[in-house]
Amino acid sequence: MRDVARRTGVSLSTVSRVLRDAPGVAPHVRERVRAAADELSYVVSRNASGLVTGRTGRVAAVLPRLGPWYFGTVLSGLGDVLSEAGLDLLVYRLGSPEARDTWLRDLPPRRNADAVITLSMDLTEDEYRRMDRIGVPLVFTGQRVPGRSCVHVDNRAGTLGATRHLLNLGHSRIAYIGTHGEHGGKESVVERLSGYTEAMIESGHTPWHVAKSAGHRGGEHGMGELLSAADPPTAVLAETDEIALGALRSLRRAGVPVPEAVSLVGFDNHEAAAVLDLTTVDQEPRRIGAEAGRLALEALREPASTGTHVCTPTQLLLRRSTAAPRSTRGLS
Amino acid sequence: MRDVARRTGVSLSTVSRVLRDAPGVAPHVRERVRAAADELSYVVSRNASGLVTGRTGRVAAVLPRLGPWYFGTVLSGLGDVLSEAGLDLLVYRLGSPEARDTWLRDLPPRRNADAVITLSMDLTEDEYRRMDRIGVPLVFTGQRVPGRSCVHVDNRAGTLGATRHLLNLGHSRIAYIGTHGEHGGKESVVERLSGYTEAMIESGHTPWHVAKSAGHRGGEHGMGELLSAADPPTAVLAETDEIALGALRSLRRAGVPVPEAVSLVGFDNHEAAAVLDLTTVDQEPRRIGAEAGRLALEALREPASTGTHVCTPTQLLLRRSTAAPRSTRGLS
DNA sequence: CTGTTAGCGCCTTCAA
DNA sequence: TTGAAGGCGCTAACAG
Repeated sequence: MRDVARRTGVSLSTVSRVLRDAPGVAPHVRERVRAAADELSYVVSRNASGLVTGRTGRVAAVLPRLGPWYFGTVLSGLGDVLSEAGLDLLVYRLGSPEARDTWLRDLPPRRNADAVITLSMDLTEDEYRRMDRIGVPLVFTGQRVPGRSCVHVDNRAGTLGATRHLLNLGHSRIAYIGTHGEHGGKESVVERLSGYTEAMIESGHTPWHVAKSAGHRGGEHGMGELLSAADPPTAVLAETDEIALGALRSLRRAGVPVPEAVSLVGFDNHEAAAVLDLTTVDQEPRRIGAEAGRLALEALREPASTGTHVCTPTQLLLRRSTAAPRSTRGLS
Repeated sequence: MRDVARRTGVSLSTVSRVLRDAPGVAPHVRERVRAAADELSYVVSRNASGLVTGRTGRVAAVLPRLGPWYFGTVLSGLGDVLSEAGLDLLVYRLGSPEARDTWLRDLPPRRNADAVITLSMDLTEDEYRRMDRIGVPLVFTGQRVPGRSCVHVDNRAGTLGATRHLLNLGHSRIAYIGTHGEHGGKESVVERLSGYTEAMIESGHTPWHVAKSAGHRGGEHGMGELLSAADPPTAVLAETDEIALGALRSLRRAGVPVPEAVSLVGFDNHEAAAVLDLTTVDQEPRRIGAEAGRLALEALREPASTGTHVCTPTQLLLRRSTAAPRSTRGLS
């Protein structure tokens, strides 16, 4: 910075003012300083400026996994919003419970990030209380916390709509393959099931819920159980696309045609869902990330503005895994 | 830090020494300082210490996309190695050519990261020369650069092995669906094709190469072309799992049984490959990330150590999409 | 509109 | 083994 000042023949303060777009500099001076900084390819040290302002120019994202398409896509949306605001993205992956615990003890973002965004971490009250000690705004995604800034998907509406779609097609024996509500019950798990249940009950049908492990193994087992029932379902709604994909595998092995004999709907709009023509509920993870980023920026601008809840909609993507049941085929 | 010093009754220097594990502090003093820091839940400010040491405690990863499972998994491996070393992970996604250009002009990691790792960015010489201006060690993955630290997958060996597997099963009409070598030719694209070609030629067979766009659409089109040939192939090797999945879709629609009529092999071990029982070449992205992290750490410890090349192996994952061709069925 | 001054929180000499 | 002093690069008050 000194070099830039010397080269332009102005003081350090003036250079500083120009470089952070502060008002009160003559236009021609401003320009000359810019030029000099450019020539010397000088950039301000965030370290040094942060020391004074208390800002780091960084936002931290905390998430449980990085492999699944969902998290990468949320990060993309988040990263775009942040980079537009000139902020960098710090990523912390907390895979194991131990990593989670260590992190909550040390809180690495302390004095190291201006805001923290959690991605489907399903934090307990105790946990996010601990996170408050970081001393920066917190934004939750995939989780609803009263009085805190949150972005969450309208899971209930998603399964509600998907179930109604199946009902409208003429199905009545519609089963649901979900996961156990372990970990004290992930919110999305509960919400998705409740949307399905509600649609079934409001239409006078009996919910049929099978709970297995997460992932495609769970789907395989769940579908196995359903296929061995006395009167198998004609349509199946899965809690996630992964489960649906597992279910699809079982169906193929059993030689049951989809959608002719069984209609199948997933949830997530997983990459593979498009390839397999799976009807699914899209939750726009990109948008979730972007909204979370915006909430963080808002909290940085207006520290009092915390507590906004953004509920992102879902959308049913009709593909070729759903159709009217055989029995009503002739009618339509 | 002042508070900790006061509470312990020592000077700032002593506290500093304890907190960065510097020698020359009496054991009992050390312990008391530690205890005080803990009680006050004090952590050193990276900003301030970095101002003096020039270290930021951060490593930057630069990548083109975040959605695909591959990148997320590489980041996981990288993040684990870094967090063990007490370093934070900064992520820059450069999706569009414009973003890439802006980034290369501003170089945000300058004075903001201790090392930069590129993930399958396929940088031109001009581009990575520009990156040198960041002034920190660079590590490349998914790309081979002479004289620079690189981690790359042995793509050639991967397709070579996969093709031999098909040959060993008795196939002879083996086609390859790849992508055009756009962007001046991604290295992996070239290498994968060459492994296939080599295996075909060494065994006295004629390579049969179809070039389409990337993604599952390309696979669909490629397989369409192959199925409409006078004498269709009995086995197909795809450049990526995505392409293979698209190809699989075409096969299913055409009613061609896999692997009975056509064997199919992908490359990447994509999430969906397991679900669909696709034989594929696994490239262990987790390990790639970890190796890249280690190279970065090494470069930080020993600035002269740059230029190491790590070649990670691939592994053929046999699943149910490959089998002997029909004609030789009776023989086995 | 511009320059001067005093730190931000820490590390690194040096001297004791 | 410990403490005191100076400065890392920048910003935020002030005074001009």
